[in-house]
Amino acid sequence: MGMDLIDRKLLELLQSDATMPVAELAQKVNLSQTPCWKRVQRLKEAGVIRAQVALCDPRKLGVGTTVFVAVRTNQHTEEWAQMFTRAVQAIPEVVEVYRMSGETDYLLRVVVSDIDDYDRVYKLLIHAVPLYDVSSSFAMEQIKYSTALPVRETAIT
Amino acid sequence: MGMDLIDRKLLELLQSDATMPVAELAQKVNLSQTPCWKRVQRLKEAGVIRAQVALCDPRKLGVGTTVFVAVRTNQHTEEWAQMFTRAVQAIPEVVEVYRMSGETDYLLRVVVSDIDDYDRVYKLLIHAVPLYDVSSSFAMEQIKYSTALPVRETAIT
DNA sequence: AATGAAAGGCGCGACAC
DNA sequence: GTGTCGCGCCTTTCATT
Repeated sequence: MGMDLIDRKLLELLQSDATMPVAELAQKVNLSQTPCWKRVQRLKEAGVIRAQVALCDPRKLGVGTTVFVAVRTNQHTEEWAQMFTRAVQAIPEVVEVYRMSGETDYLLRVVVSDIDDYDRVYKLLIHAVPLYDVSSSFAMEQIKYSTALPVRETAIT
Repeated sequence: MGMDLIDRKLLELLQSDATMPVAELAQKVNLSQTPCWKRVQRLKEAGVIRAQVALCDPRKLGVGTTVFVAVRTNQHTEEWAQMFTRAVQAIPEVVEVYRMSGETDYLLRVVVSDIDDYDRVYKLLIHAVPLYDVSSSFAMEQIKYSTALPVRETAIT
């Protein structure tokens, strides 16, 4: 089954504000409440909408500094990968982790309060799992941060 | 004003699931509904809780591939910075942008469906603003992605 | 002064049409 | 897909310590 213009519009709206009442949502997509609500339910059941969460201000929580950590390993085994995955999952300051192509094996985004705080997380990480090489780059400013994914025609339900 | 253990617990809970009714929330922090609700309101008004949004599945929206783009500029002016900021803000595929220290000036996270799709976004970007150097790294796998920030004692309201 | 308990407004979630 | 109804949650007020 595909996803039409109305579903895409609904996703755009809910990705920017999930507190919006169904009545308002329905009005914005030129629909009545019930079919609008049914569409939203369908999108949730299909797993297109995964969750509904509160977003916090990093600075107000004392984690206004982002550090990107490029990690290289010399143990390309399944065991090491699992150990690494568990380690980063267990550290809440590590908010994003990607397995990369090219030079660096893994790229981490870490949120901390300052450089000293980063050193704490760094030590946590290297004690939890052996790393061949670690390169840290500090972000001076967050220009854009969006949890809203682009919704195009190619999407599938 | 500070933030106590209960507020921190509330933030943890709401960052993982904002659909949770206040009654359940109150129970989990050993409080009654009203004081619990008032605390949540305070956190919203203080801007600690910035928004409440729906999170979507990238693959189901056809943007399962993440590309990190390292950008260098040779025009270190305010005008260029503003132009660049406006450009990345206007492209929905660019979901995160950081001004970096070190070699690369800016780091972008871009979500696309595949390599051809990335080329489209790449062209959009270089046509919108002059870039001295662009280096793209593809992510093979998303190991971790969390919008939940760590909540520690150092937090301030 | 901040919490706990109770009452009203209102949006969510199922029915027929 | 549209309109209607009932249930349950959010929100407010009052009494309490």
